[in-house]
Amino acid sequence: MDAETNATADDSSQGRIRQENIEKIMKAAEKVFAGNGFRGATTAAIAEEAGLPKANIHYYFGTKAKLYRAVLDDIIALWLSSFREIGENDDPATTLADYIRAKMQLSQNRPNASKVFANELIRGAPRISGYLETELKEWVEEKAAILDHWIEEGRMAPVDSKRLLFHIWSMTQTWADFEVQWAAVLGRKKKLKAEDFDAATDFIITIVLRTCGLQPIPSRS
Amino acid sequence: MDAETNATADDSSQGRIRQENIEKIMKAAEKVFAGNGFRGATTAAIAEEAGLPKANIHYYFGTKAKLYRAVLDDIIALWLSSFREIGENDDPATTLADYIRAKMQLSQNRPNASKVFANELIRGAPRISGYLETELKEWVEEKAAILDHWIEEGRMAPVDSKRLLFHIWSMTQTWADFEVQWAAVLGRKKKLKAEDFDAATDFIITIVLRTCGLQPIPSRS
DNA sequence: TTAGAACTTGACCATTTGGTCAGGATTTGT
DNA sequence: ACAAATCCTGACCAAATGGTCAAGTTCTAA
Repeated sequence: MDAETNATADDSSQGRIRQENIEKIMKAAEKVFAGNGFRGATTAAIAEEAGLPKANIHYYFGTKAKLYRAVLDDIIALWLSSFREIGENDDPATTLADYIRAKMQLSQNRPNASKVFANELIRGAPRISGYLETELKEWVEEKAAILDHWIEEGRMAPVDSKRLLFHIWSMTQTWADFEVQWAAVLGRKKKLKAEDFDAATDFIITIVLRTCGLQPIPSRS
Repeated sequence: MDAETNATADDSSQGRIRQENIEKIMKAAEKVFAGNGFRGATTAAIAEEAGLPKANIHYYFGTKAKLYRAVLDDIIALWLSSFREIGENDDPATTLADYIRAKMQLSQNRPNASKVFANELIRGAPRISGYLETELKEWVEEKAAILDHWIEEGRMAPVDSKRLLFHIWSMTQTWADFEVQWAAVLGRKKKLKAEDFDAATDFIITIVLRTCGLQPIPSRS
């Protein structure tokens, strides 16, 4: 009976049909939520995008709010899992560059995930403040501590480590969230090209490494 | 009769009541649109926020779409007007720092304007693609040319000038759009403090000036 | 003072929306 | 083969939403 109970992301031993449909619905929901926010998204639009009748969405997820939660949880899991662990003994320049590359990959490959998250933050993060105040805060403090350690050892120039991370985020996510803006300004047709993402990645790496004194600044001529 | 005709922002010779109400409504609309996007915002919510009956909103603006347009136009005007002109003969470091300060002031003082704009971009900018492809594109090209000029003269290190501007935007606007996120991570209660904005401003200036070779990088000790 | 213009608003309407449900179709384990 | 579990979905609500309107009130200029 109570089918919607297990509609969260982590079930493994579910039936084939169930898994396929949940996947279809979540993918469609991510897209529709990304483009309209929680309130603006309609279950009818999600159903159409998923190619299923509306009642089917409710069969698996119960309510729009629960579906939204499932999408958010999925995104948060992706966020947290996608960064390779940073160790104190790693090379600062390589580590920072790798991290920026990983975030840019996400922006390029999962722009809708980024947009859903951005939407949620813009509206004040009513449903994920718990995550922000715990997991995310701890993640930042942990990584910042490593940066500070590197700074103390003289392996990179002094910077405000937490804010460095914040600005890396903002610079990488802008290429997902505000893609149309940069595409328009660069004269592309709505969508950025792969080269644009590559160039942006290189440039952000340059910014960060120069800021940390890890890359020589070319002479002014 | 046709009252809604003049509901755009630039009328000056309007009646007192009209001006006051339009102002009240636009302010409320900016807030509600910021928190819910176009589709998620309801005219009833805007009316309540403005302290007026719903029918009154329609009296002045006709439709929700027209009200939204008016709010967007207002924001674009603010955007375009709020940066002091950059000249070829100005000092690069001072000019860049001033520009960053100006953008951070906007983030701090008009966060809802930033959020409405962000919402619109996230959903693909259906209503402002014209602006992005013309005014904004031209603005960027004009300013980038000045940066390139400075670079050629050896007054700053070589950088990708357009992308530098993009990333300045992303770093400054993140403090408006995603305020809750940074507040949570910094352990504030939902709202950032004035000092947080000051510290962020200084840090972004540091990032940009170091990137452009305009500020010495502290020794690694 | 007064007529016309501008403003106000409760009541109303058609459409859209999230959600329900019952009865039927498929799948699955044995 | 067959019964139980799972899945499917058209038809259907009640509530919310954007928008209208007609009857009134207030303002303004002569």
